[in-house]
Amino acid sequence: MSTIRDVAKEAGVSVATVSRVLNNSGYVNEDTRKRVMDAIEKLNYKPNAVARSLFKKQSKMIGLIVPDITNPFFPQLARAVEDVTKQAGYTLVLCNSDNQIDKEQEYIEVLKQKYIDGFIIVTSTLKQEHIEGLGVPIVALDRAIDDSTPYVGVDNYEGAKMATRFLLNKGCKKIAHVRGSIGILTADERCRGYIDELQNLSLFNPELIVNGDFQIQKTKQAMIELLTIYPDIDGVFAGNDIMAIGVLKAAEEVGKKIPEQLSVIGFDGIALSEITTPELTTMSQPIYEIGSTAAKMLLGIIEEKPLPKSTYTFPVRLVERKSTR
Amino acid sequence: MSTIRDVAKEAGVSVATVSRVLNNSGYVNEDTRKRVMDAIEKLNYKPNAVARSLFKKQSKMIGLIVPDITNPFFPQLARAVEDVTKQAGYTLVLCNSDNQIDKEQEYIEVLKQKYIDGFIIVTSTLKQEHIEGLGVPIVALDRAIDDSTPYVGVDNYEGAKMATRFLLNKGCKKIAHVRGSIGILTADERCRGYIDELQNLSLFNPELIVNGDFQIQKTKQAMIELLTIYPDIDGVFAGNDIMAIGVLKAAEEVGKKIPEQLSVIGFDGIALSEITTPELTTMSQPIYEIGSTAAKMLLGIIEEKPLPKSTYTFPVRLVERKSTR
DNA sequence: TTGTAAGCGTTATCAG
DNA sequence: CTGATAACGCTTACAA
Repeated sequence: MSTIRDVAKEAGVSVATVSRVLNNSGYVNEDTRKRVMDAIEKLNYKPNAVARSLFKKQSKMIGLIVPDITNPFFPQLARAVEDVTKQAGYTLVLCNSDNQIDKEQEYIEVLKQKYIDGFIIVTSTLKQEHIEGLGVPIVALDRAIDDSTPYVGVDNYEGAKMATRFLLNKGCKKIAHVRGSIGILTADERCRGYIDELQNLSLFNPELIVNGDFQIQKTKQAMIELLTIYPDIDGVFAGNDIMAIGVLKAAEEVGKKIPEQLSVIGFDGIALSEITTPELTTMSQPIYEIGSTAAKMLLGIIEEKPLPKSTYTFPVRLVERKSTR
Repeated sequence: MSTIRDVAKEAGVSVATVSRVLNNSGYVNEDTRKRVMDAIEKLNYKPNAVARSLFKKQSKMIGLIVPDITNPFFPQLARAVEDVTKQAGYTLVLCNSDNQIDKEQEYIEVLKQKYIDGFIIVTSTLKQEHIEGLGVPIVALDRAIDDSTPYVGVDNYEGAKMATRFLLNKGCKKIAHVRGSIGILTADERCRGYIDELQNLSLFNPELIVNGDFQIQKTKQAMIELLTIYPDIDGVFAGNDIMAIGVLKAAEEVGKKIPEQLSVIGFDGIALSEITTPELTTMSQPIYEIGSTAAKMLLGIIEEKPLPKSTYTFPVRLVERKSTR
């Protein structure tokens, strides 16, 4: 590996001049520029990013913290983020937090020591107090942190209302809800939307809500029980597509036909929702767009461009497939 | 942010001493060590990883290059790799190559400039010539590169033979194969296993192989055609679980009952294989173990521990579910 | 046992 | 337009 010094020597100039052509900053004579370029070429010189980082206090890296990349919602987000950051010359560091605040904080600490340029975080545990005075830009993805930190996500509340209303319009009389883990913002909001939509019509019954914790098996068990106690349930709004699959499994187990006897609608619109039998009706999020928007936003902040908006709330779209009649 | 110099001043010692306690290298008096520790505590000092990198020519980062994190096989691998590297104090950089050699090479180049400590790569395009003299350790994951570079994966050939044999044992008389993209090592090996198993019994007919390119839709179309031409096909070995799902969809479309009229077996054992209806019989890989083994291996190389083995070929395990009779 | 000082490879300031 | 040179924050000979 050759250094800037080698290039300078080869070209017969000073390192300062080489640096100038490298960053094309300041004046440099066209001839000498050529000589430098030739030397760079000849030595196959690549600038050392670490040395550059040390001086500039920035690393051209951004950190993405998600609960668990294994959850099918996140790879699409990660891909979107990686696409736009790579495009802009940044490198993506992947972090799995398992929804644990200490892991989140550890990642942040470690990466700050590497002069990370910014974070995109999906978190339910980090609050304003944890990130104020951080000194590194953050954008919250999927779940808002507080009003003062930039955020990109969807309108979970409205989406949940739409889903519930859709079931109502389909003629469902008794609609249950499998909610995601308590304390996860998106799960809470979706549950609230479901409740509010039914409460208006005095159709709400708290017994019809079960907790699926975003897991297939747990949802399946809970739904089997629920469907046994209330065999007249004719619609289920699941807090996400994973849990909707659990509902499908439960229905199969207790011998309920979908969609004839039971309509189920999910939330997220992950790729999985198209491969079930029957294919899942769901409230679809523009996942890739959300991820890429968050990434563009973060890059904007890092590069100190003026931010047009500090919050993007995308609408959610009903995709009607085969699990609702 | 305070520097080592601040700590030194605070503790009334030289920076060298602080560095010594930081890395506990060399001798340092117990009292002065305590003074230094107190100063570190008081100033909440964190060493700057970039400066350290510059000197040591290593970054405590490892790069994971996969074709596309959005493909459900890779998140589990990524998770495993992240778990073990994080545990060892390393940070994971995620790279999506889309199977394009130029992207792979670009990532390698960029990360080398950051003193990346090693790579774990899933590639079908990188050959020995591209990586020799790289100067950074590599381990090949899922797909071998050449005999001289460490590799972790499964025995695709044997797995494919097992899958085919299983179908045979179930009484299938006419077994088709949907293969993955040509040129992808795993797809080629699995196809070869299928062919060899049947050829022994002179049951092989090249017309029964179609290319699904690892995609659901493409597989579905191809299988619909194939099932129309050869309605007596009674078994399908799909090159991976994704394509097996395509087969399921095709069967539904042409009105073939699974498993009564058609048995299908997949490969990989990704989480998805449990959520289809019927649930998929598949040749399951120990995905997490493969990922973690590759990561441990790479760390071993980086830390110059003697390598017990330079190749790990895990066996693949038949998981019988509902898509085969 | 501790301190001094020379790097590590860049960038940017300031003269010239 | 170009060149010295002082940082950036840390580690490690080498001295003391």
